[in-house]
Amino acid sequence: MERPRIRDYFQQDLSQNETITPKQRAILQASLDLFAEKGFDQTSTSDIAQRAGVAEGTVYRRYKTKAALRDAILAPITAHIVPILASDFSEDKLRQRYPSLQAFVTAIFTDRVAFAKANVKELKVIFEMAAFDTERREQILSQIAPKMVKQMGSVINQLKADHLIVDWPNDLILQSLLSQLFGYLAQLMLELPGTEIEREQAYLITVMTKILTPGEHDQITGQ
Amino acid sequence: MERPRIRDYFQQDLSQNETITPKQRAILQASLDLFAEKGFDQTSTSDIAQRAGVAEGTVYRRYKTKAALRDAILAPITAHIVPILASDFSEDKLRQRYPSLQAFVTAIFTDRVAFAKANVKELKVIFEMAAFDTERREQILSQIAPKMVKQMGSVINQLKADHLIVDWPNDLILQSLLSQLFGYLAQLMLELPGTEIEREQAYLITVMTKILTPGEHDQITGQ
DNA sequence: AAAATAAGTGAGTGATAACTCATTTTAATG
DNA sequence: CATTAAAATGAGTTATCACTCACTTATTTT
Repeated sequence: MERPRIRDYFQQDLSQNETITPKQRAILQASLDLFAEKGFDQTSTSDIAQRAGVAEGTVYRRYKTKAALRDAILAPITAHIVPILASDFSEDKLRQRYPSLQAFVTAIFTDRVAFAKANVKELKVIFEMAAFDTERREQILSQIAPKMVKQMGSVINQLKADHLIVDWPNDLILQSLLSQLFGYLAQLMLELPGTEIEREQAYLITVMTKILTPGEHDQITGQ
Repeated sequence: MERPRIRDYFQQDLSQNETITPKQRAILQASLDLFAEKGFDQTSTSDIAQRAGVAEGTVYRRYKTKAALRDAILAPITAHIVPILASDFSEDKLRQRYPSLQAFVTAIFTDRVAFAKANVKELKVIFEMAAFDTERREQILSQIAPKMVKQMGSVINQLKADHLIVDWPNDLILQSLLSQLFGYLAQLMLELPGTEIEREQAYLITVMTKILTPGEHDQITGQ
């Protein structure tokens, strides 16, 4: 547990950056809040100015365009997302064999779930952007997906050799795990009711572990 | 398999509606395509007119506003989504005990997956709307969620009594299944690479069945 | 404290996009 | 074919919004 605590990297950058003025800070915060609440296109720069308690001209002082403002908000998270994805796979952790599925899933997903939870607003803005901007989406995916597939792949193969994990194609394993993560994220982003977040997080690990546990019903049907 | 085939209800309504003119048909089709491609806000009415090959005034002939146009597109799917969700739970099917999990999952999700697959564009437009329109989202959820929880709940309870299903709280069971469905949907909506759709559909049933199969690792950890 | 630099302001501007309407074109009817 | 009704048109109107800029206020430097 001596791993660095996951935080909201947007907040972190805001508080660490000494050069930024309080008003600029307020503008970034208001933008993030409004983009997550109403969507990027539905948020006007005058909305942002009003929420931040500044004049509209101030919004344009540091960031030349509205899009640049959004990108500035997403910069900290995109800068930190790659290390987060890569962590646990590097050097030591990769060589060490996981004694159980539970250990594997916990090690792999605890950080990522915490990261997602700490950056719900930012992720919502990213998803909105990715949903309708094919180019950006493919750019983001091409940076992350191959790395993830490769690194997770070698761990999964090792678990397969030890007969600790279900014998499915790696892409199916990854997909089913990511679906769970994605469903959890959707719950957070959409503020779906009936969710005791802390409880759900433990559930997530349990469900993932169960998916991966080898059993009798593991044939792929219908093909 | 004598169950009615799932179709794109938007297409269905378009082709069935005899009163609609070809140009109006083209407008609806162009709107759906563009909303799904670029997003609602990023699509202008002149975009729609151009894609449909009509004058911009024609777009406003039948639908007074752009939002009304979107709602007209979503009307058929929302009108049909409730019956789809409710099907398989009504009368006979509910009384009949499922002999196996596989049978249960197949019966429950085959139609829904097919429905989702046939209405990807419409669902994408719905999700965009729901993501940032809290009121609409809650309205939609309040219509669907309780019905689903109640009907699925009784089936799940019966399976539990027969010891055919994992002994988790019903909401967790539902949530993990819906996450899988949601992840599959996201794959379709975002056109993620490496997806052989037909194969994936069979995978989905398999993964869901595996999640539900009772086993030794079914404790909820972490409280 | 004067000068210089940076931050902030808000009225103003141009462009865009939703929506209207007087007119024209097409289709239906007798 | 003439008349009437419905459908379609596209130039025009209005409102909004991203963005600018001449100016004011605050902060730093000398």
